[in-house]
Amino acid sequence: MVSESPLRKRRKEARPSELTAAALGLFVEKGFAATRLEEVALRAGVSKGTLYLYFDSKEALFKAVIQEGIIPVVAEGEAIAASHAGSAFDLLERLLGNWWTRIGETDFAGIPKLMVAEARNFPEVAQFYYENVIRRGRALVGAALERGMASGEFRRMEIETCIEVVIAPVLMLLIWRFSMGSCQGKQVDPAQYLAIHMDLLRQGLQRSQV
Amino acid sequence: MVSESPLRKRRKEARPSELTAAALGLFVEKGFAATRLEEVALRAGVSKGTLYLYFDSKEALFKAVIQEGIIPVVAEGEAIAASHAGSAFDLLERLLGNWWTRIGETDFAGIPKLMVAEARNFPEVAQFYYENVIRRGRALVGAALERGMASGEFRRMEIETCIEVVIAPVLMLLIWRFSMGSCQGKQVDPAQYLAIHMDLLRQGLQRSQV
Amino acid sequence: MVSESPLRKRRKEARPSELTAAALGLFVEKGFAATRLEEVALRAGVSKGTLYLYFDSKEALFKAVIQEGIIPVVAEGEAIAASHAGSAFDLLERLLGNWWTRIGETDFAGIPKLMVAEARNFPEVAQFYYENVIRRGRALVGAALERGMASGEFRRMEIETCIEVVIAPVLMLLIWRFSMGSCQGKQVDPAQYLAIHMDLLRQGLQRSQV
Amino acid sequence: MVSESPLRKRRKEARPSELTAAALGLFVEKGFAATRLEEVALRAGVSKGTLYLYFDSKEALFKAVIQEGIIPVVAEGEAIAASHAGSAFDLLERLLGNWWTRIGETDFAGIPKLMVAEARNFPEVAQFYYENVIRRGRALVGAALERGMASGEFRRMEIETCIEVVIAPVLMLLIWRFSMGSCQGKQVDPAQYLAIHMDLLRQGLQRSQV
DNA sequence: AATGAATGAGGCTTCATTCAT
DNA sequence: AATGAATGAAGCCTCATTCAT
Repeated sequence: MVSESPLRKRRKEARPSELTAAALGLFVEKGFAATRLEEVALRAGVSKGTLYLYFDSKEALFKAVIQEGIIPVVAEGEAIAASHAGSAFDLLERLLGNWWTRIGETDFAGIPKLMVAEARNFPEVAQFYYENVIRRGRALVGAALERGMASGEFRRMEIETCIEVVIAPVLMLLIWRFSMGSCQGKQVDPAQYLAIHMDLLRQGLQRSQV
Repeated sequence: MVSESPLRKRRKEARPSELTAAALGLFVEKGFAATRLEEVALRAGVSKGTLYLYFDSKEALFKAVIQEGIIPVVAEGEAIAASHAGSAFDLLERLLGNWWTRIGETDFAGIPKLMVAEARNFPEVAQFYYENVIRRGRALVGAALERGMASGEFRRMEIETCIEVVIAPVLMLLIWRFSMGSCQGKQVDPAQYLAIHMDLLRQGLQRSQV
Repeated sequence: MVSESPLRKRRKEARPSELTAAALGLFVEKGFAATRLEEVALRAGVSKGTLYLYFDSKEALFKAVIQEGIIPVVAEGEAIAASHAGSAFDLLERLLGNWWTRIGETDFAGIPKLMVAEARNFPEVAQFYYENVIRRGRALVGAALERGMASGEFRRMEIETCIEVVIAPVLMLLIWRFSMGSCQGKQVDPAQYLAIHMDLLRQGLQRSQV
Repeated sequence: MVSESPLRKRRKEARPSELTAAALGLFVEKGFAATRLEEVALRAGVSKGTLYLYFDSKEALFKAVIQEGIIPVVAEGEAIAASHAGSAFDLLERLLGNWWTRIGETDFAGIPKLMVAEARNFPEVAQFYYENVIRRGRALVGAALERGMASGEFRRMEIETCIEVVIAPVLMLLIWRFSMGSCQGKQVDPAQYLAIHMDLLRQGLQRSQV
């Protein structure tokens, strides 16, 4: 009957995302099957049983991890595209740059690697991710490319495939970081990596000057 | 003492690669932890126990899968580079093209996805793969880029990072195929994908014509 | 945070020795390798998995069985020796008698047979047992013999070997019970066996009356 | 049709005992369950399959090991007893001494330890061993004791139990050697051990001189 | 809401046994 | 007679899940 302290309330409401955060870290590191719920619980500072108060199963936890992960970023991208005034290439640069800073530097950075590793084990989750993240992300990039081609800023190319080639290096940057990244001596500098990618693209997409 | 029948002998010697082939398929599909050795045995047409006549453990099987997987292709690339006479871009195209046809269309195509998914669980294997495949692959691409920059065919850019950006789409193409690839309706056409990638690169790397 | 119910607490603390008790029985009966953990669990009234909440492995369970087994008895013997006032032979009789009643009639009676059967498979455990039980037991008997020889109650003999000859029948009595004992029709009566052993010893150790 | 070379023939006939010899060594060292037939084969210098040409199963091999082991020695003892002319104590000494030299210094020395360790797992084998070795061995010792008591050389004691006490140290000497024996620094000297045992017995059994 | 002891199905691994050569 | 590759039942151990407290 006594109203709970706000501190405790906040705690309670924050629980699920504390749990998914812990789970995300371990899923990315070890993969779904090799992650033990006991470790997740330990990392989240709760007991194993507590996980089941919030998630029905390990699989449900996985789904929650993915769902919680990433949607806002796409919406941001869509807002950027809607309000963009400058050149198509500037838009492309802003989209990839925003995606990088909003994902690449956060805890969610591991999700693409996780998704790649587990897609075949969780087709519905993969489908969900595809519909809600990838398809929309591609549409954004596709629109920028189309705008550039329409305005004569970019040369004409087959768009669908072009989208993928444009996105691939950015995705790969993330995936690498959470997989083979620890093998090489000096790490890639993301800023430089993106700069070179954009530099190649700028000239590569450009309509011939003749 | 008596020499064994050739049929049986061939069988015996072929066994290990039959087993690694079956294992590779399942590891790629489900990941290491989620693959049951019983399934591997079933797919290879042997009993569970037989696996242990050839590999000490599931982990040893994994290592064998990776080691058997891929080295010859790099050597081929090195031969191509050594004997190449034409332009730097042609070399680049031949290297990526050869890599694709020699990997992308074979059973080994899944190895990059597998390696990405499991690198953190098997750091030594990842290191081995890095030293023997990635480092040498990068060196090949790096040499082609350098040749082009030296001859004035390519503009000058920071090479190390450039290598990664050049390789990323080809890697991503493979990885995608064995992960999210099944989500989308129509599959990417690899030939077209590579063509567009090379097309963007050709113009993107080109020294400015002015 | 809440204190657990005493009933549950008592259970929890009693578990390990319930488990080692069950394990001891089966190890003695069948030997280490032939004992299945499922049987141990069954006998202890728990599930197979529960064993692993308390012991890391079958081998750890074995070690615990031995360690838990027997040490207090030696301490008792040492106390008896320290406070003994009567003749050396009386001390010897009390030591062997006490050892018998405190071991031979309890659940731990099987440990010597178990230790004999498994010593070579578990050298460290055997060493532990040797240091903590056998060496100290011998020292006790040795001290009694020495006292008797010093006082002229016993004749002089080589002590170290004498200790073994004195102890052997008592050990053998136990070992026999848990091995070939079931073959013969009428069982040996331990009391009579000890009586005869002591009777032979009394006269055998006695200094010649001349 | 061609008669086999005698060398080969001898080899073939010797096979079974080569196998049981190898098996005995390992059974004594590790116990029945922990001994792998592959090791037995390896030690005997044959292949695993060959074992099954001579023994139907691991258990059959065990039975053969025991049966082959020890019977002649008892017969020897019986011959000694039959032809013995001297004192009862001399007979006792000869029996135990003969038993020791004929067993204790041969490969069969490990059998008592093996039998003790496995008796409960192989009740029929234990029974066989009991009937053919133990019972007859006891009878021999019993007859010597009885002769001594009848002649007045020994004092009167309950014979059955006395037999066991007399035998126990000799048995224990063997068992110890193949179990805890490796724990202690300096090994017991069997000759001295037997000497002390006999010395204690001589005086212990003696009819009081008064 | 939270705990953590307990469960038991399921996977990896071993090894006695078989059988084609 | 001998081999050794192959089998598959069985045991150890893990861990997702449950539930009494």
